[in-house]
Amino acid sequence: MPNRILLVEDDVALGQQVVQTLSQAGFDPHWVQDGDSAREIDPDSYRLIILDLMLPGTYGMDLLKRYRLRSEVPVLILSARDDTSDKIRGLKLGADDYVTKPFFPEELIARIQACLRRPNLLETQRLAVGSIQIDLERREARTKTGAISLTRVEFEILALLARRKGSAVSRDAIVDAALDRAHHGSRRTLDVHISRLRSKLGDAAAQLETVWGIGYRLTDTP
Amino acid sequence: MPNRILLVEDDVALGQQVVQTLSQAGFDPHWVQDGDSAREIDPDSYRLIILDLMLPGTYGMDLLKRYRLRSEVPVLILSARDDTSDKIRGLKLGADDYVTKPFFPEELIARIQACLRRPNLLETQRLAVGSIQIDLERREARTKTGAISLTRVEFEILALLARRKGSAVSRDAIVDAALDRAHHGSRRTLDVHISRLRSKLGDAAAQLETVWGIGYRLTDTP
DNA sequence: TGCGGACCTTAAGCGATTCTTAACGCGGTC
DNA sequence: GACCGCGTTAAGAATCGCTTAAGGTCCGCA
Repeated sequence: MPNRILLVEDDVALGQQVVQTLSQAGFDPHWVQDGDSAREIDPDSYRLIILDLMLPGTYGMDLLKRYRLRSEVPVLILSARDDTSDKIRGLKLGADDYVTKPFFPEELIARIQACLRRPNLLETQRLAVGSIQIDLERREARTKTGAISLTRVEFEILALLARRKGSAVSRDAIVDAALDRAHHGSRRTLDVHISRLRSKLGDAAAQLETVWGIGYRLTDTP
Repeated sequence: MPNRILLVEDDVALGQQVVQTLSQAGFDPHWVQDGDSAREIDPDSYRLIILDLMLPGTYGMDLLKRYRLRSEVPVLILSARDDTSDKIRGLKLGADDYVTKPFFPEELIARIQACLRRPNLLETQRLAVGSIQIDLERREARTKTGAISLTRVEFEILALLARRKGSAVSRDAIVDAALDRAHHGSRRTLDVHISRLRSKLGDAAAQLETVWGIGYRLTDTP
């Protein structure tokens, strides 16, 4: 299911509000009201999990640990109390972001989208998009078949698209970020780099989509 | 200057830590320790401003207002105290994100990069009109039956109508926004685009109504 | 200093997609 | 019923992107 989001929240008023916000934003929210029910859920059947830390039954923190053991689904912590030690603990346990009450609906949506775009705000060194993995520190990219050697420009392009996973990135933006601006002559240069990048990506090239008239997009599902 | 970041922070220990974090991440931090100095600064000479809310002299909130009056530079609020009313006020005044102490250096960098990528985290990039969902970032539209591939012009038209959901939009306005104005010739071009858009929308085409003699309207309910 | 290789850029042909125009027919409005 | 606006289709034109091939530059190395 493309837009299924699990909400674990015992506060009825807050839960209703969040469900409504999510629906309006085009997501498909599933609301569970207590920790014990949430224990039984398979985290991988959701694109993202919103987790309240103050829950009856199993505490939210335990749920987070449990989910992290078996899945890499993005988890966004939602806390009614503004407790910074909770924040640290949550993020250390692998939560991807943290929103405290009160918040604007827009803020929640924005953070969700940020999480979906780049799982784990805390791990900036590695990017994973579908079967493509990028190590920004080692400047290395790999696919299922192994490491692939990319030139500087190719790596910049791939990293940029991966950072904005799912978004259409304009040709201009890519040229700005990855190519020497000294040569602003031919507009065909980018094509060539993309072409070679695709051939090096092999099967994973299907993830690098052309957005006609705009630019390119790197998706996690081919 | 490409990576100049202004840090307004009176706490010396925290300031040093942030400056170090920013430098290591490849930014060029400028640190100002009191609000009065910060008043004199031209916000537009920085790519992003990190603002502490608890400052001697002019309070941080006043600074934020002041910056917002003359510039759209991204502002990230950094608050030592975990005060949610501050958060609300800050975001309403146009701050782009909010980080509370304590935080991981990686978290700060991640949020900065998020702000630079998309100023104003609070502006959602999705539109939903009835059963039509439009993702402006992905540049993709979906209906109940799944994603539909739209050309550039078709997408522009749909997005424009969706932004003005419910109201009639004149043919001229649509042509202005979505089509090349170079071709001033035939007024029938728009019809063709609308026609193809409808056929691609499938069932959802019922939401795209003709307003006779005026233009078109995209409604919530078919 | 000269050579070779890796890399970036440019050019050009080709194929694919998209935009526009034209033409015809329908339907609403007076 | 006449007129004007709109829907639809088909076809040509324009645009855009992919690929291959060919310089050109920079760097390391002998």
